[in-house]
Formats: sequence, structure tokens, C-alpha cells
Amino acid sequence: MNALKYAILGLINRNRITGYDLTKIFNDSVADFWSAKQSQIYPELKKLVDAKLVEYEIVIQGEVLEKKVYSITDKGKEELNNWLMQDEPLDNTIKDIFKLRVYFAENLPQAQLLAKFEKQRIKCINKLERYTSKLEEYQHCNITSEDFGDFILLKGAISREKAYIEWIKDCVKYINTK
Amino acid sequence: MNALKYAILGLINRNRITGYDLTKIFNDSVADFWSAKQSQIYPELKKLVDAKLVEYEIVIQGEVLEKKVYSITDKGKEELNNWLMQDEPLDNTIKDIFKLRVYFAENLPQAQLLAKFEKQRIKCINKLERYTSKLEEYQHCNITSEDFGDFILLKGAISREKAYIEWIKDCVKYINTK
DNA sequence: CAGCACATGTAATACGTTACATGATTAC
DNA sequence: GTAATCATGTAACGTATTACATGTGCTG
Repeated sequence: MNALKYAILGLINRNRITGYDLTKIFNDSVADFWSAKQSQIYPELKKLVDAKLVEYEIVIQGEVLEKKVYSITDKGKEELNNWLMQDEPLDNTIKDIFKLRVYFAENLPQAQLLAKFEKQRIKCINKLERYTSKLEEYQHCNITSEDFGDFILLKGAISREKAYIEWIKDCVKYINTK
Repeated sequence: MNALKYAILGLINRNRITGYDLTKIFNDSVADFWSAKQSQIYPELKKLVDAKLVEYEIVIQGEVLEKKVYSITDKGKEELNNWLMQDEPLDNTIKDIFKLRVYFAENLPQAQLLAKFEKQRIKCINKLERYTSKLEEYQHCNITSEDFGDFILLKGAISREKAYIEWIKDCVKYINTK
């Protein structure tokens, strides 16, 4: 399947870009639904070049620093579009270490369990706040704008986070009414 | 970190169990928030035995078939409890292949994009229905009951699935009103 | 007696993280 | 001139999936 390959291909398709900048994107804007480290990105770029899906131009930064600016080839565009249209079964496991812990923490003292949920709630609220403040930048987006993808994905993240917070509230309620 | 280690330890702590039955649990009841294949489970069980966190008794099934029934040791209980109390930063990437695709599918023909969302919506609704019908079994749970963990985790899955479906509706709306 | 579920393992490969390694450029 | 950022790569290790490999027990 190799999703990373297509994630990189998709990003290069948007704009000519270096490996370094790809790395930043995987840590920043795209990080909510995909991520990758440098040590995965550089080898994957090499594979993409070998497969002639992307090509690069060496650009001199300053006096001597060589950077490779990647761009997509026609073959790359074709393969990206094929992948975009593919359909897949839903992933039925979304690993969540907090959920794993509370699953086993059932017979913990009630106060400790509540404290655990409260800590998690705070974290989620902070995350939600970061998302909502980021959303303000996208207020006037529409489908043709370049940022439509970013916009709806941010919406998705907010929706998910809110649901998680509601779930935590529910859990606390269940624990308390016992 | 080795979450699998503690997932297995936690399950063995609940009940004496074989590797085979652990495998089933990771594919069934626990699958929504954690999973593992047989090929991870058996080696992990061996490590747990070596670390004296679990021990096993050989039980004869039928005439000759030997099965290993694992149970947790005191040392195992201690290590499990330590782990349960540990705190961790939120995982900021929840990989989602559908989201990755729609992120790049922005400049796809509108009809195809809508079809993609509709397909996903159907899948999510089916999943949600499986969850809700499963929930009926747990209607009268309370914190002391053995199934409290299963109950709240199922609640979490339902909450997440509903949010996802709402998000899809939102996206469709945004695409259409453009 | 056939087919499915029970039962336990290993091998090869793929995917992901942490750490190592090096050097240039820019902004203060 | 020094610290942060830009820039590219590799090595070692940890985690996860697919496939291989084998045999017993139970139900119809």
C-alpha cells in the first residue's frame, strides 16, 4: 500500500519542494492525519526518483549549499491520480493508548480514575483550542481555493476532538453516578 | 514504551487465558482501540514469561493437544499497575488514509469527490450500527461490573463514529454550496 | 470423513522512531 | 561569533503485517 509514497507524491504535486520542507509539513500542517520522520522521507524520495515519479533540480542556497527541489513527473501525476481514486475498507483499529489504559483501569480507586480522565480532558481542550484558533485563518475558503483540503481536515480534527471531550464527560458522569 | 506488552498483561490479569484466545480478543472486543496479530502475541508472551511477569500451566485439550494457560504473577500485577498510572502526551497524529486521500483530492471533479465521501459515509454508518447493536448488551453496566471498560470504550467508539459521520456531512455541504 | 475451529509457533518483509553524522546559512 | 534554522543523509532498533508451517479437536 505504501501510503507515505503517495503522501509525498501528493505534496510534491502541489508545489515544488525540498525534502527538508516536506519534513516540516509532516510535522506541522498535515500532522493531524499523517506524519513521517526525515529518516523515512529521504529514502522514500530516492525511491520516487528511481521510479521516475518525481525528479529534482539542484538549487544553490547561499554560496555552496546544494538543495534538491523536487517536482512531480507526468508518470507521477498519473500514479497519484490512480491512488486517489482507490477505495479501501475502513481501518477498524484506531490505536489509543489512553483508551487502552482506562480499559484496564476499571478497578482502580475511583478518585484516581477520575483524575486520569480530568488530565486527559485538559489535554484535549488545549488541542481543540489550537485547532479552533488555526481555523480562523480559513474562514472564507471554498472548494476551488488551494486550502480547501487543509480547511476540511481541520474541521475533521475539531469534530473528532469535541467528540472525545464529550466522551470523557460521559465517562466521568458514569463513574460518578455509580 | 511497548504498549502491546501491557495490553497482553492487562488481559491476562483479567482472566487466565491462552495465546489463541488473546489473539481472538485483539481481533474482536478490544479491536476498536488496540490490535495485534498472532505473530506478535506469541513472542511477546515468551518475553513476559522470561521477565516473570506471567506464568503458564499446560492444560491438555482432548487427548494430546497441549495448550498454555497464562496467568499473571505478583510482579506482573505490580508492573501493570505502574503502567496504568503513567501519563503521556497526546498522540498528535491519528493516521487516516481516507483523510489523506481527500486532502489531495481537492481538485478532483466535484462528482467524484462527492461519491468518495458518500462511500465513506455508508461504511461509517454500517460500523456505527454494529457498535450500537453491541451496546444493547451493556445497558445496565456500572463501575464495579467487569464490563465497565468494554462499556465506556464502546461508548467512545460510537461517539467517534458519529462525529466522523457529521464531519462527512459537513464536507459534502461545503462542496455543494460551492 | 470433511471442514472448521482450536492451538502454537517462525520467517520474511514492511513501516516507523530514535539516534547518529555532517555541514552551510541566516539573524541577532 | 553564536545560536537557530536550513539542509541531507544513514544506522540501529522497535513495531506490525503477511505468509509460512504444523498438528489436534469437534461437529455435522
